[in-house]
Amino acid sequence: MKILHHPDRADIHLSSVLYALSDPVRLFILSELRKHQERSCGDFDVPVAKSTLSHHTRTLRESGVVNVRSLGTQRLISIRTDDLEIRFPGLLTSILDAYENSDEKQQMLLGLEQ
Amino acid sequence: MKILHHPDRADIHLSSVLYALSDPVRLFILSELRKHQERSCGDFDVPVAKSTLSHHTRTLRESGVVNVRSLGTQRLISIRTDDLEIRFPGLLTSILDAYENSDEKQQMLLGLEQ
DNA sequence: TCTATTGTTCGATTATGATCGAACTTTAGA
DNA sequence: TCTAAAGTTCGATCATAATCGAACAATAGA
Repeated sequence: MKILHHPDRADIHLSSVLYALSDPVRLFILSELRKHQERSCGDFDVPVAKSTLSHHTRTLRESGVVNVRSLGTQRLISIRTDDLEIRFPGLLTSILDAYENSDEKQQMLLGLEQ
Repeated sequence: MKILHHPDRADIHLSSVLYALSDPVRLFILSELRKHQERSCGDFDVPVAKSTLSHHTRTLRESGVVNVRSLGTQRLISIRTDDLEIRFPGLLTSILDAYENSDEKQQMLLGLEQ
């Protein structure tokens, strides 16, 4: 089984986290994760190909935003809440609250245009 | 004199703001603006060409993060604090606080690598 | 009016990344 | 042992953007 690299907490960089969260699909994934704690890739109802979704989860993992663990054939994804809170207090909450109060989710589901 | 387009408050999108703030040079500019209220382009001591700096300020303006006004030959830049606070409460503060407590500024000044 | 200052725009280059389908890997279960 | 399910990787394409220097525009001041 492949080893999935996760950066140490000290190696999580603000600009990388902000970049990871600047994509509508990845913002959607994060907001789903906040609601459901842990999800597999297949649980995300996003309008992209399987390989594209895999790319996005990798981006989130390598930036230090999420943890990924294997369970059978699945990959279970969760937010690195504690690490992020210690490193960047309040950041994730303000971003996801802002996301929930915006219409970015609808925009993404309706077509990804703009 | 050229008209500088600024998006309306309602047209400021979270993903665009996060993207604008995911660059080390632009994060540095924002942190300087928080300290000094209003600055001209020339005030920023960043290791990039003049045309590149102009590009960065444009990215910040078009994403809705900053306001730019002309004064003589200068362009005075300031953060759209009120608009951002209304649209995304607490977001900018948590991002800039995180930035100040990180070493991203040093990393940027030392070479932009990584 | 001439010149220096300040910043923008343009064209080119280079790098990154979002996307897809196809092929592959791993595991669970029949 | 097969097969189906769940993801990853690969190769290709396409778009965006970071960067620079050179040329340009606008303004202030001598």
